[in-house]
Amino acid sequence: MEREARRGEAETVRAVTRWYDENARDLPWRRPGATPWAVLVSEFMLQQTPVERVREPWARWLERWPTPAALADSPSGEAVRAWGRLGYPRRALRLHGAAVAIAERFGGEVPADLDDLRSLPGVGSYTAAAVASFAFGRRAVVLDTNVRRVIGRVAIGEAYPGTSPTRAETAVAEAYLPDEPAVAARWAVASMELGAVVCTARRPRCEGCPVPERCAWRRAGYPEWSGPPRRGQTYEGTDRQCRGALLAVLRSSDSPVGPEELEAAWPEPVQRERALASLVADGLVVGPAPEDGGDEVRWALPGGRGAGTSAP
DNA sequence: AAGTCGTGGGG
DNA sequence: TCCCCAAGACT
Repeated sequence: MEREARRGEAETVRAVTRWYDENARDLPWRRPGATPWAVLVSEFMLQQTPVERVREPWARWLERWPTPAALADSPSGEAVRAWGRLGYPRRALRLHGAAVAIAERFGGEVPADLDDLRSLPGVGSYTAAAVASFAFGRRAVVLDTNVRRVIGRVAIGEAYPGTSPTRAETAVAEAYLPDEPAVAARWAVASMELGAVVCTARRPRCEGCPVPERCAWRRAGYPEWSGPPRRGQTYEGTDRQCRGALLAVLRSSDSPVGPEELEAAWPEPVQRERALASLVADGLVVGPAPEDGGDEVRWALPGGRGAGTSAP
């Protein structure tokens, strides 16, 4: 029974990887010349952000900071500025922090070991597995939202909701993972690609699927998600929107910004002050600067290397 | 462990 | 228009 199941999974792996050979998108971080650092940067940027929005910032980022050491030598605020409008700017801070850690603890080389990767700020179980697999060809369970959806549909017959992966889910994913590292790495990209372009969340293109006959979800007649309703994320008027508006002002200014400009970006005072305080707490914003001379209150992106801690 | 954290495009 | 959601991590 075990052998039977694993054989079926191996067949799925073969079919999906063959499909990938013919249908893979040409993404720059997948090209042979891409360094582990380039892959790591792409993974940070791709967290919750669509591929098409990442291409250009990724290229500019690596032009400017071709190595972890290069980024580590720049102020963290420059990373926040270069992050632009990718969203979730704390990722920029964490990527900078990861670069510092790589420079200090790993001799400037992106580590290949899962636990070492996970020790870096902003690197969770998905990103660690992705870098180990994509950059180093290691055998790792790469379980992102795409792969979860593919496995959920094919093996379980129902797509999972958007919470974090369960232990049971990881066990199913492990059953698919081929023994050979190179094959496992191939399966990781291929299954992710399938979820990204064919087995999509909305309007899946089942006509283009390499394994329709193996899909439990299709056999069951494409049932809707029967569990609890997904939590909708409102955005208008939230602190997140306010933070985004304030940070956009600071990003576009080369010099510290005074209260008038922040008021213009977000008139409501209570929420503005709360959001500003949270940005400072996160290390995304610093100020007022004491050495700035007068008692004028001004704010800026962080100038030092540390996240939140300014140099003396 | 549910909430928080940006931004923009497509159905 | 509105709603969904896109290679998650952290607390």
